Amino acid sequence: MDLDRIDRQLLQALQHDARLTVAELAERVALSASPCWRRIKRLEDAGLIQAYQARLSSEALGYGVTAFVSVMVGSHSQDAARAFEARVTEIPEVIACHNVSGRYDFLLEVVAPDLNTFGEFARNTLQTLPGVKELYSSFSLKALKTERHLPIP
Amino acid sequence: MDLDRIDRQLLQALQHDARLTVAELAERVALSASPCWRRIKRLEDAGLIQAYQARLSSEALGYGVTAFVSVMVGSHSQDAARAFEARVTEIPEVIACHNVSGRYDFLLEVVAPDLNTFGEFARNTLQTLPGVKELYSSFSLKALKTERHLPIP
DNA sequence: GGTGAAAGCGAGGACCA
DNA sequence: TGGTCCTCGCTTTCACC
Repeated sequence: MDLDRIDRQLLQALQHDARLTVAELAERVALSASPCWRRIKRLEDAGLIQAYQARLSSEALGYGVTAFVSVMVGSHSQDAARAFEARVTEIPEVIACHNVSGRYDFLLEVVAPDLNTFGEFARNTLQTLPGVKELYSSFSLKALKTERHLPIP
Repeated sequence: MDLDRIDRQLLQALQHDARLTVAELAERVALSASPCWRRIKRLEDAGLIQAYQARLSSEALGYGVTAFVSVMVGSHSQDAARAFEARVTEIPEVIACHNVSGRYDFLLEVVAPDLNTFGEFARNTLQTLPGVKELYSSFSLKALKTERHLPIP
């Protein structure tokens, strides 16, 4: 899908604040409300805007620990990976999961109230997932940038 | 801040869809609009809801590559890390950055249009950041879970 | 903490250039 | 594409329980 300057401005604005009203957005991009609204709809329908979500504070929710867990699955058979994927994505504490290249097979982002709880979680839940051969956990000491705003081309 | 069952329901709902109207939320939690609105305001003011943001599709925006880059900074002096942090957070392609424990010092999430562009970016931008001693890049082969919804306690 | 009402405004559509 | 109007329903803030 082709994006002109106005589309990019809209995406940029909505990425920072999904609560902006069409009227506010329209003013910002120097358009009237209707065409502005239509553009946003178009961006949504095209899948460029995937969702509007509230970003919550993990600290305020009591998650003192954010960990990045690298996982190596035993055999590199399709089945082992498939089973692991199905199970790991269902775990609420695993807030993000990627199949990655390199020494490990998966990279997980995990939240936990404290190190103790995380330790138990790693031992009782992660370690017991199908095919898991090795875990390497790295803890976030300081979150420097977490808004995850994509650069608009 | 203490959260009761209704607060948690509201957070859960808004985390999935920030566009839900107060009226819809009120119905869902079996409350009338007014107190529901006050609760949401309270959650916002308490910092539990940090922002409302549109989640954009990196693929649709032309970012075919998502990489996780582990960075080791040379001396573990305060200054080197400080300088690195200041610079790295300003780079748009770096959509997330954590100071982490373990063998490496920082973990970055980076987007790029393709591997070629990423390679140049790593060489020309990341490698030249202050104090950088070693980079290890791991590429996302498949994003299995990216909504990053926090579990509500 | 909860309800209900009232004012004002935005969403979303019909229609025109 | 962009603009103008129109209407319905929602948000937001009251006063009050």
